[in-house]
Amino acid sequence: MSRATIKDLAKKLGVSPSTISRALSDHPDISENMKEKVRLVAEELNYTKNRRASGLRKNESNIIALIIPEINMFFMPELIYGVNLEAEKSGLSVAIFQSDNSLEKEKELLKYCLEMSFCGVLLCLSVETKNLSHIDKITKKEMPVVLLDKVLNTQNYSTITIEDELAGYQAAEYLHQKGHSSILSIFGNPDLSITNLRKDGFNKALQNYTDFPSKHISLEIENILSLDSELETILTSNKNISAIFCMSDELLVNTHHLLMRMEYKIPEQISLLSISDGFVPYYLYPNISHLHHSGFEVGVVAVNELLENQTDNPNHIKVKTKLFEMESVKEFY
Amino acid sequence: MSRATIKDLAKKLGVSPSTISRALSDHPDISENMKEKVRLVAEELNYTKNRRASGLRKNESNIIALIIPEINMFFMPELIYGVNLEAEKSGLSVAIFQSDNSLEKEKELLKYCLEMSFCGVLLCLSVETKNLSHIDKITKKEMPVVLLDKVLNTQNYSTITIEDELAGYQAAEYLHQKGHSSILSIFGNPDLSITNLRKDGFNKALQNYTDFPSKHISLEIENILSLDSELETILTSNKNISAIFCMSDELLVNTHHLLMRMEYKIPEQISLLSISDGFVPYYLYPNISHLHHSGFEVGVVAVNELLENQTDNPNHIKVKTKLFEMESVKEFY
DNA sequence: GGAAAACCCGCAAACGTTTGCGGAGGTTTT
DNA sequence: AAAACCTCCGCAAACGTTTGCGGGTTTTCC
Repeated sequence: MSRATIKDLAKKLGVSPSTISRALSDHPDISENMKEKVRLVAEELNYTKNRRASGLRKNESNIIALIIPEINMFFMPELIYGVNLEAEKSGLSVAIFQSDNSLEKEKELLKYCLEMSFCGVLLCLSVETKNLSHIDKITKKEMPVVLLDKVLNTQNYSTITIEDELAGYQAAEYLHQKGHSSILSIFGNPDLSITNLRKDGFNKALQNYTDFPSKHISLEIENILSLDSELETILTSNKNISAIFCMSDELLVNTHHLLMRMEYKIPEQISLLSISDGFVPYYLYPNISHLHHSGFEVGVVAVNELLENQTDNPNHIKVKTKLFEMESVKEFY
Repeated sequence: MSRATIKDLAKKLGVSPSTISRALSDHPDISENMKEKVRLVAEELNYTKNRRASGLRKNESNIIALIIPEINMFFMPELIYGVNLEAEKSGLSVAIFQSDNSLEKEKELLKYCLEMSFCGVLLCLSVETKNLSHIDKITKKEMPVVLLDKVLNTQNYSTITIEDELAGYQAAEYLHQKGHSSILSIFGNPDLSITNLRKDGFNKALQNYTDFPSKHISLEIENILSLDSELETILTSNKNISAIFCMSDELLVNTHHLLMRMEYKIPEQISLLSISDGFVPYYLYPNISHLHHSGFEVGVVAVNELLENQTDNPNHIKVKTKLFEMESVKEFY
């Protein structure tokens, strides 16, 4: 037994399918009397509209796709929430797809979205994606695409990203303001643009404050496994370090572990500040002060950009981070 | 300029649309010669199939929906990964939707999935959902539904869940095996079935081991905010407690914080064991031994159940947890 | 009372794809 | 040489919905 169609309702009521269709969409040409009858019989036969047929005929879609490399535990949940909330305001649904960080799968999904005639795609690039040529090749501008979070330089698509440089700047600024002058900063993979942006911002602040001493050690960690030993070496030979800055959650967790193992008291013996997606700082003890980047806002802004900017002038929007003062940084005199 | 259709290719080649369609799907009735010409002109005009039209005509879908209450940082990423991987094996895509823990939105999404003619729905119930009547009311058995993770008792749908009772049992068993006899166990909201299952399992193990002393304190936390004070009271008045068991990540984090604040050394002064989704134990110091429940496996099993069991005999499958021995439990003599 | 509105509904084509059937042309079989 | 067969393709209907147009019936207005 297959689903009831408009034709079934029409037959049952002895009217034409057009009348049913119009009645269901509350068209003024149809009498209230008839509309009521249609509603009743639709209920009775448990009619549900066929969106494939409807979409085909009307050539419109009300679903936007969100393609992400993987659903990690930090940034993505918030981002998805933001996208959902904002899409809902426009009566749109969101379908999420996962590229598993594979360029090949990213292509497949893009093609799929086009074939499904979604009204737009929010794309968070996979790590394998090094340029954007595949997007045009697949979509041929037939479907709007907005890049978010993980992006590449482009003049063809709007991008929504985090204000990484400012976040780095504010981190250094905050530590300076708290009186710290002997600082260890830890950065991640130097191949990633976020690493360099955050580092540039951090260093720019250091230069701005002339009363900042030269006593600033910077660490670049390519492989997280090497953090432990490198960090321990530095800490033991630089007893005067009063604060550590970590540019990411991953570095934060590992740094925190080492500090605990070395029996440092935070923040009494050493202060700790990070840039974070928002959860890890609450798990650790004590809770870690951090510059929070809001996936939520990125999601909201991205949906708006997708829906509103139908021109060929892409915007490049950066979402600011926000300082959360918790318990891991103390005033230093 | 809209997308090229089969008709456009047909016109360009001076053949009929049927030929194009068959050529594209590699039908044996079409000569290799013609197929090649079609491929070329399809490339040239950048043809992409219209899945709405195709699905409408063929009345088949290759996309399964996954409805989840929210994308949290623990269980869901793994689950989504499992679902994706298993669906891909059958050439299916996965669309993820978020109900925001709202029953109303859950209904809307179910309706939407039906209207989109998806080939099936994996449903993780929202917290607001107290019975399953809405599912039948909406889908009318026109679309297979499998419940996973957050489920309710039912004879109408297959369910895939975690072996909660066994997890509780194994936790107690493990602590006993490690020589602990004075144990504090902490459970969450007693309204949730997982709470009671885990608790039942835990207590069952306690009874099995006759050499377990009566010195076992159990705590039920309805509001996480009250954990701190209650726990502190118990710990200060029961100095001989050698191990704490937490039934969830949330309880674990809060318990761990209090222990740190009270300057307990883990595991030297007190052992800590939990049931976990897999991330928190690695963030905390030291890493926490835990019974891990695999969202991944739940996802894999759920897809298989959805695709294979098209009968009216629902299965109720429970996925076992697995012990991860880390650094938070020591032998106690 | 006649004309013009207003109201209500049906006809039929269209969205893009798929597919059963049939048939023209050529090759092989009897 | 007729029959049987194979190859390759077109015709047309169908999936379920929407919508421009047109027309019949009732109401309104001067």
